[in-house]
Amino acid sequence: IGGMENRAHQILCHIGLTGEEVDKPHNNRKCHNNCQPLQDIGDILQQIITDEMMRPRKHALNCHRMKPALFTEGVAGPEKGGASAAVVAAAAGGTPDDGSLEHVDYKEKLSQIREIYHAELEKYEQACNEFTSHIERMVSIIHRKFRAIQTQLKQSTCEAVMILRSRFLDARWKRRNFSKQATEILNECFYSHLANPYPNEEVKEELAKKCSITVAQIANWLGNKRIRYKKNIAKFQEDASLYAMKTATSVSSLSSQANSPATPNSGGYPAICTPPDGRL
DNA sequence: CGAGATGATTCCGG
DNA sequence: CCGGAATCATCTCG
Repeated sequence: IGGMENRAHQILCHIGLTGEEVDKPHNNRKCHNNCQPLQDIGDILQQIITDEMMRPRKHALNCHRMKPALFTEGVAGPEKGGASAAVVAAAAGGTPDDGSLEHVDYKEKLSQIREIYHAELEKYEQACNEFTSHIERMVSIIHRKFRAIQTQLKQSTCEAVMILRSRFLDARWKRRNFSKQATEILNECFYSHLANPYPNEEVKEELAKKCSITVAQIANWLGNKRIRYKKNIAKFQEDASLYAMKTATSVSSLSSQANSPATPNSGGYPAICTPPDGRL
């Protein structure tokens, strides 16, 4: 990656994106050492063209009508013959058929320039490829990182929601005592059937409706009541007598009211008054 | 605040 | 699956 970054830096140096001043040659020297091969191309080319006679003609060459053609195909074109050679020859100030192409020194320098051009072009292309692939890799790394962060975020959010939900769904965490009325009904029911405090499903449903709680809660209450009563009968003796009396009065009032044939066993326990397994 | 009361859950045996 | 027993977590009351 380090080498890659250097290469990338090199490119950026050359195209002036590093923030450093790269316009002037002497400023280029301040650039990273790796920039040298690219910066010095002008110097190299200048060294090749040492002929003092060429210097005064540089301006004329730059303004030459054939320069665009030379720029597009002259340098990169084939070594010999064809239109390109003719263009180069024209640009050099000669005519296509005046025999100047035979000049050995010219041909040598031209091929030198072309070699350098191609070498530099290749370097640029390679550096460009390395740079873009480096960027692509960086982007994919960033994408991966972001995906990982997203996944982690999702997971932690899900966990938080699950915890919240379980806490709210678990009745233990928001336990409320039943209303006085509900407790009253349940106690009456329990103590009036102390001999067999095991109501069937139908009765449980009715109790649940009366107490505005669920059948499961009725079952919980009865289960808790049975075990706690059994554990300390003495403690509940007062309640037992109290509710027994209440029930007796209500039953007596009921029986004195009318001997209605409807639901003779309503609200009570099954006729069989023995515990399910005889354990009580 | 702490002890006891209370509703819910869990584990286990039948 | 139901109920007993133990236990948990919260509520209530002094």
